[in-house]
Amino acid sequence: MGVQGKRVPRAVREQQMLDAAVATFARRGYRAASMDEIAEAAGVSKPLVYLYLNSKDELFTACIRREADALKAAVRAAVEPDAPADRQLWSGLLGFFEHTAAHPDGWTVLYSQARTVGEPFAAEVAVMRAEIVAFVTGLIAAAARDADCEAADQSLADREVAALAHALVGAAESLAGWNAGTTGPGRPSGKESAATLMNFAWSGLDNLMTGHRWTPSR
Amino acid sequence: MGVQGKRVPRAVREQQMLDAAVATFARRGYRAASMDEIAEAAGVSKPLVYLYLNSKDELFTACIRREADALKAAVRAAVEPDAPADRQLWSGLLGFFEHTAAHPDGWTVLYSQARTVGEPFAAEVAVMRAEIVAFVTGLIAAAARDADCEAADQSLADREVAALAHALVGAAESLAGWNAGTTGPGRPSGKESAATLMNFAWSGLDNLMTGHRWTPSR
Amino acid sequence: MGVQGKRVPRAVREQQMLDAAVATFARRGYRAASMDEIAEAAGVSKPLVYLYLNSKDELFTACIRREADALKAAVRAAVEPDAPADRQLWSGLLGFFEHTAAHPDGWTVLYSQARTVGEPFAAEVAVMRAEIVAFVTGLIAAAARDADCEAADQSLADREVAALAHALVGAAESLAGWNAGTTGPGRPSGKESAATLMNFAWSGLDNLMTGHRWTPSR
Amino acid sequence: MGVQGKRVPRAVREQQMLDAAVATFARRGYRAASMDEIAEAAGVSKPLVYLYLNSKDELFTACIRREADALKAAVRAAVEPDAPADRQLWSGLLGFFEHTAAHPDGWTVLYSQARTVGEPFAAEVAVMRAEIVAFVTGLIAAAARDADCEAADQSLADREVAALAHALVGAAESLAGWNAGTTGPGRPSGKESAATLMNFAWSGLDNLMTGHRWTPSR
DNA sequence: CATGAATGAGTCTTCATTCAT
DNA sequence: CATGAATGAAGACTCATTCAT
Repeated sequence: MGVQGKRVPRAVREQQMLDAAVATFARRGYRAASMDEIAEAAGVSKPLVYLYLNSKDELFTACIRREADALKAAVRAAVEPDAPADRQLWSGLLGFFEHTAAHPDGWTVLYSQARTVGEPFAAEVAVMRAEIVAFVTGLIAAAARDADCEAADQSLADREVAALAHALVGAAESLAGWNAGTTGPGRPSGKESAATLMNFAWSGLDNLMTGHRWTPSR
Repeated sequence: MGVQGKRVPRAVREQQMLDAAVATFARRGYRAASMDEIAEAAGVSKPLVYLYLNSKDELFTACIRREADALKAAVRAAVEPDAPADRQLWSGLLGFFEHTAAHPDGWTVLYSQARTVGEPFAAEVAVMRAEIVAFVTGLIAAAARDADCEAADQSLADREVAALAHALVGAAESLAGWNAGTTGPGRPSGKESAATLMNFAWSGLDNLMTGHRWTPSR
Repeated sequence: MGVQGKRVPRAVREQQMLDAAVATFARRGYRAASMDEIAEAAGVSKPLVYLYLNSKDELFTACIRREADALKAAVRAAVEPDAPADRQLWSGLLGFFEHTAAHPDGWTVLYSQARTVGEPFAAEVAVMRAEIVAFVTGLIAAAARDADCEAADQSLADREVAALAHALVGAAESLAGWNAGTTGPGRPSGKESAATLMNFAWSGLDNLMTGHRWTPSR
Repeated sequence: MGVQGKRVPRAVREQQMLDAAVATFARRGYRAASMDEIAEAAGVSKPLVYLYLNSKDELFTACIRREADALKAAVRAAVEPDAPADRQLWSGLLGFFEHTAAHPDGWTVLYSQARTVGEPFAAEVAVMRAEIVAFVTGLIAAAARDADCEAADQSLADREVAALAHALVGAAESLAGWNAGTTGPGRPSGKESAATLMNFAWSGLDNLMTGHRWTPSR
């Protein structure tokens, strides 16, 4: 075992362990994944995993943090800071879908596993999600202000902007979740998914700003 | 243990066990939930759970089936069969959100747990989801036909209808998921959630039929 | 369940239960056989088995006693009391092999299962075996006396007669055991098995009486 | 627990475990022996038993294999390869009885337990038995050829040689089985048992070759 | 550093046995 | 009599975790 050369620096070994752990947690779930399995997948002995990452809980937390940071960084890197707001939203969505498509295990761990295991972990993801929602809320508000310049006086309630942002993020998550579960040629590209959501978002924004609403009373 | 009187008929006991199992699986997840915990929550001894439900796998499957059937029945009962399509969709969404709000554990088991545990179970949920998507697709197509009478000649591609239905169901699931995780006064009512989604759906439908689309080139 | 008419008298029911128990113990062994399985095989409910036979241990003991008594009775009935000793031995062996062939489950329970389960039961079988060995010893001694009339003065030590009887019984058991495990046309008939053993016994007897013995010194 | 020092190399521990398992299986039988009991008898914790031997089934199989191999090796080592056939048979029997007497638990596991538990295990023993029968058959045939030189023309049918070998092995097993169950001064020595059987075998051989047979018609 | 050896605690599952109806 | 309902006790097996070398 441990075919690869010895004396690998700690930082590298840790990343290898996290890679193996993310893959294993994604495939098996938190409880079903065993430390034996993870150590073997990482090509190291089990005590070394404990030496570096202390416990299964901390290992899982480290996975969540690393994947959450990577996702946030990917989205942040994708947006063009000085473009108009709709363009920023578009590029952010694109970055999101491309990153989740490129790292399906990471997304599975964040979205499917961490949220279903219970409290120390779900909170970790909730924080990341809150950051993303806040970012999107800002963009939508900016876009609304841009549009307002022309058709003045229509003021959009904060609450409605937040609802829109929330719905948008939820839809994006759901789409990414289904993408991660889909393989083969039927899988939508990041561009397709992003375009779908932009159409939703813009329709919703338009309707909200122009006061068009569907009502049950009809 | 078992404060309530003994000698309960089998059918009743089975429902008590399923109630306890759904609650426990929702709280802990499939793997972390122990049969001891479930039996105690049901107010019976563990062997009785095995006598009636055979194994943890079968118990979980029975939970999934019961909750899936209940959800489908709730949606089916909510729609008004002879109303116009948009009204049917609205009432169906309302039934969905009210049922998931009334049975958050059931929804958690279906949506969060069953899909993350792996294959025998995920397939079970996938079937239910496919039925719901098909139902929604039919309603959207009908609504599109109704609208077409006026603004003729605009024909809506099946593929786009399906995409819309899929996105709508995904958004509903995501919303219901967040609702289930939210407690207290901030939790949106079923009516609010349904209205939000109807606005989405109607905007998307309008845009698709009138050819309005957001494009990145802009 | 209980397709057959109700109100069967106790004695009959008990025999049905013992039949089912013997078959089940023979197939599965004492530990692996479950009371559920036995009750179902007997076509009665489990509490009834307990009402009549009290416990698994007592049920097994009852099986052993019934089968041991039946075997002893079969051998006893087979021997012709007033025939010469060799003829008595022959008919006894024939009775033994025909009974064990006709009741293989009973023989399996006595020979394979009861002796391997441990103490309360092994003793039961040991008693039966001791009775049979004593009976055979008597016959061999008688046969030796008959032969002595002619070639006088050769006195056969009791110890050697006993050894012969023991070996004969052991060989018979072994043969019956292998017969019970064999099915199809290759299975030796009772007559064949009995004849094989008579040849052994008579050879041994001859040798012992004439002082012919094999010795390692050669 | 585990009075003896810890940190024992794996190969040694495995033998300790097999020792404990053989003793426990012999005393209690396969089903009644618990892994807890075996682990305690071996002076280790239960998980270590599983780590090294995987399951109760595999542990039992390992016991059977080890004891079967040891028995075959003991017999093989006891025979003098270049001696006359009768001498070879004698020494083989002696080796068999001395080994089974020295390792009564091993013999009990092979003869009493493994054969009564059911199929994966019974087959294992059947193979060993077949090897021994074949070995004995060869020796008897050789002895018959040696004798033939003098009293020519009497040819012994293969079928009869095989029957004799089978009976001899069966008798040896039965004797060893009773020896294993007997303790104290009454227990026959290996030499006695071997001599008894050689007399049987030689008588039978003589009778077969000279055409002397006992027949019921008298 | 790295690892083979070792275990306490817990999980799923089964079974002999009883009692109220 | 006969049975459906119910359980205490135990057994096979796994896992996260720790040391001694």
